[in-house]
Amino acid sequence: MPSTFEKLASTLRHVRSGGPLFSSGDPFGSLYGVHGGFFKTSTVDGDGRWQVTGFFMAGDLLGLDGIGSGRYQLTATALEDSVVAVMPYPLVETLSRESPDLQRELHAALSREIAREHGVMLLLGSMHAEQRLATFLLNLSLRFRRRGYSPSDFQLRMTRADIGSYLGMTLETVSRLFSRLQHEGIVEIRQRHVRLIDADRLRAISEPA
Amino acid sequence: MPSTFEKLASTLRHVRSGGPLFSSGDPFGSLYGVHGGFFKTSTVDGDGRWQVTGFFMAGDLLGLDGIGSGRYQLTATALEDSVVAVMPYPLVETLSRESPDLQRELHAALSREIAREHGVMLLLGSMHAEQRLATFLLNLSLRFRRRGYSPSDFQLRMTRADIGSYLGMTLETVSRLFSRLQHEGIVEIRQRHVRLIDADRLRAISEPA
DNA sequence: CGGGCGATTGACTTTCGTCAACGCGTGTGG
DNA sequence: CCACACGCGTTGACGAAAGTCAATCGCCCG
Repeated sequence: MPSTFEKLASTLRHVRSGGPLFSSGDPFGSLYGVHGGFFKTSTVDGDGRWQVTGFFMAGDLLGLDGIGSGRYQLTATALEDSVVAVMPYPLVETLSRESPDLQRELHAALSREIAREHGVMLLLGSMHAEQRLATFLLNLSLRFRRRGYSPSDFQLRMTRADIGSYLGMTLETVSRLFSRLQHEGIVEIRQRHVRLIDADRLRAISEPA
Repeated sequence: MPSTFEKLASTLRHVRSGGPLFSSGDPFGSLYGVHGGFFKTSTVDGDGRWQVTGFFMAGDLLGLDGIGSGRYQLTATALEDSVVAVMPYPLVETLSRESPDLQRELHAALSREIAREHGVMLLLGSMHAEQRLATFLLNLSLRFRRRGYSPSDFQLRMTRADIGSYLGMTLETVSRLFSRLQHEGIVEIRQRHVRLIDADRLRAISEPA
């Protein structure tokens, strides 16, 4: 997480597992820096279609989508008991006018979120189910590594349905693919516990034919 | 387009049809406001996978994805002879520190781009090919309407392959679906000229089962 | 200890991708 | 000025990938 942001954290807020940090349509007020725990974000459109749009862990920033319209566009749900730093947006605005560094960090955070979504679009639009799942696992692994956790041995906090929604496939397909990867000795999966046995082969799978 | 931005437009730049406004990897320098013409943006990832990530017309803002990393992440290609307003980013930074209005507009633009991409993710992740194409046509129609052009009678500037890439399907599927919609009397399509005959049925198609 | 959510697995169906042939227009060079 | 080539689009036949529907299982949590 951008360090300059830290100063903005006026308060901490705890969110119970399963509870919402904010919900789609709520008036926008603050950005949130995840201190600990795990979140998913999801959209709903007017026709009731919904989709998980991302997973967020310590150091990630939530709520950026609400700036434009004055309302949160997404719902952020805690997938385990979590703590966030509350950064009131008016304060962010004011301080970033005084501090070019902070300004740049905010812009960078917004821009990086855009870039992240390009990646998801690429994944959804141009990859097969197995490539998507492999990419997903590798991405999780990388993010755990960066935070000092084991990149090859971790807990999934989300359900198969969450993963499926995020990756644009059904939960059955997620389950089948997990089983397949396990049979091939590439990963070991028991419930939500994942152990990456052969990350190289996983990388190979994630690549185009 | 946000009106306050207009003041930032130091110069205009012309881009010939088929030419790049900027390319993935170029050092980031400016944001671009489309004055006239039509652009597509596309990504490439390390493995050579690529995808069209958006279409941009008069009033839209290009280049936002470059702020975070100092390099443009996308390639922006003109699909017809086009004109853009060049807004040097250092200038944007400076002025938006002096003007809360401008600051808010910039943040809003970034945030809206994030929200737009959520919509694309929803489209790619949870809709069938026919729903995607119907949604795409309706979206184009809406954007032409907002700009004072006919919402029911317009030219596509992009190829079937561009559309297919953007919508996560093959160009053959795009072509077949166009034919189907035409047979059903919902649209009339001759080459790149589109006439929406029955927007209500198109809307019905775009909705979930 | 039992209930219920989440996960797995199977059988079958559907959608869409792939491969391939052909058609239409347009611009260019002989 | 015509012919042809090339990019773009259409259409068809076929197959593969993933969705749907359904039954069953296994963990947790209460």
